[in-house]
Amino acid sequence: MLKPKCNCPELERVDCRLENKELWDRFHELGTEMIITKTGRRMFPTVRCSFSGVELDARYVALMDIVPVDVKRYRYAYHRSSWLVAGKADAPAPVRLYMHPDAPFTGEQLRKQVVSFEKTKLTNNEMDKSGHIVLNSMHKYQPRIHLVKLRPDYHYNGNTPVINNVEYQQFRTFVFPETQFIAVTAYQNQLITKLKIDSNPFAKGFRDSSRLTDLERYEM
Amino acid sequence: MLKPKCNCPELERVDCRLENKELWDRFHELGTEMIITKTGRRMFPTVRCSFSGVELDARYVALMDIVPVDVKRYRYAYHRSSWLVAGKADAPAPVRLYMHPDAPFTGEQLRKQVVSFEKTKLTNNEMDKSGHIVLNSMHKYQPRIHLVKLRPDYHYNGNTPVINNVEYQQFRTFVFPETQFIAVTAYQNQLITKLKIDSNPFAKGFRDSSRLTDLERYEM
DNA sequence: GGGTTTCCACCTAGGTGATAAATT
DNA sequence: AATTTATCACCTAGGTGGAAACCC
Repeated sequence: MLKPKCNCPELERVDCRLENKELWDRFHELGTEMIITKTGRRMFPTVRCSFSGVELDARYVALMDIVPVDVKRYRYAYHRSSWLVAGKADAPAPVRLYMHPDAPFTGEQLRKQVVSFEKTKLTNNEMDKSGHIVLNSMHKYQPRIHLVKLRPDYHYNGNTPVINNVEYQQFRTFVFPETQFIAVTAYQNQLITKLKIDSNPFAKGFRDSSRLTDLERYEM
Repeated sequence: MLKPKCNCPELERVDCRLENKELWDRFHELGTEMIITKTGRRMFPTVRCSFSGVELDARYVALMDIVPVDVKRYRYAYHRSSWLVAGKADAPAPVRLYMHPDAPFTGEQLRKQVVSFEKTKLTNNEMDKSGHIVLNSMHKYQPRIHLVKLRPDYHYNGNTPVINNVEYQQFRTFVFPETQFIAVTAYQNQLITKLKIDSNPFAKGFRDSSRLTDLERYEM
C-alpha cells in the first residue's frame, strides 16, 4: 500500500517535510541502492523529517516501515549501467514496523525537533531478532513514515507504546517517492558508491583526497 | 540530607541493590576520587542498581543527585598520602536532580534490567547548561538514588516526566555509603589513579602492559 | 605552591566500502 | 556467473589519564 492514508480528521492538518530531500534527490536521480547485511546495516541517506500542524499537548509516535514497490526482481546490467527486470519478486518477509526509539513525542517536541531515523537498520536475515527491517535483495522498496496520535489512556510498556498495527490507531501515513531504493548486498552502480562515499561521513576514508596511490605514498 | 527517606507505604517494600558494589568497595577502601571538569566528566565507577518489590504495572522514574557529606573542604597531603581537612566548605551549588535518561520505567522493566547511571556527568562549572551535576572541587559527596512512583495522570513532557522536587511525589531514596567520593580536578591519591586505569576500559591505554618503556620499545 | 585548564596519545565502540572467499 | 559473506583498513564519536601551561 503506497498511497498515503489517514483515518483521523485532526491529523489531516498535519504536514510532514523531508528535511534532507536534496540529498535524497541526488541519490534518486542515479537510482538509490541500500546495502542489507545479516547483522543489519544503517540506511544512507537517513530519513529525516519534521512535522507541523500537530497539537501541542497531544502525544505522538513516529514509525517507519518499508514496503515493496512492485512484484519484480531486478538485476543490474553492468555493460548498460542500468537496472533490468529479472523476474517475479521472491516471497516478501512480513513487513516490520520500526518505531522511532525516542517515541513517544509530545506535539511540542515534534514542532521543534527533526525526527531522524538514523538508527534504522536493514537486514536480509529473515530470522532476525534485533527488530531490524527485513528486505529481499534485488527488490525495490518504498519507506513510509507513520504518525500515530496516542489516545490519553494508551497502554505503555515503559517508554514504548505497543503499536502492533497502525490500522487500529489514529494515524497518518506519509510517503516520499524520492526515498525509494533497491536493496542490494553489494553496490551495483558505481555512481551510487561514489555518492555514498562523498556524502556519508563514515565513508570518508574512501574519498579520493584521502586515498593515496602508491606513488603518492612514496613521494611523501 | 543523607538519611534515606520514603513517603509512600507501597515503596517501603521496594529494595534497591548496588550491582557493582564490589568495585565501589575497592575504591572506597582507598578513598574514592571523581574528576570534575568544565565540560563534564563521567563518574567511574558508574552507579548501577537493580530494584525488587516494584509493582509490575506501575510506572517509575529513577533519579540521582549528589549531596555534600559535610561542610568541610579537604586537601591531600602527599607526604602522608592522606586527606586532611583544609577548612570550611565553599558555598554549595544548588543540588541538581539528574533523571535517568531511559525513564520512565514500568515495574516490569525495573524487575528485569539494571539501571545504570553511566551517562551522568560531573562538572565544576556553576554556569553549566548541559544538565550535568555541579560540584565543588576538594569537597566530599554522597550520591543518592531516588525512585519515584508516578501517578497515572502524571504530566509528561514527551518521554520526560517533569520532576522538580522529589518531595512532592511518592518516592523513596536509597543511599549507598560506599559510593561517597571527593571531587577533584586532578587525581591526588596515586592508588586511586592506578585502580581507575586498571578497571575503566577507556583508560586501558595507561595500563602497565600496554605502556612500553623506551627500553622495551628499543628491544622490539 | 596548590589548584585548574588545555591539549594530547591512546583507548572503546561502532559505521563505511573494498576485497577476496564462499555459496548457490 | 551472479550473489552473498567475512574480514579489513579507515573513518566518526567520544571516554581516559598524563603532562605542561596557566592561574591566583
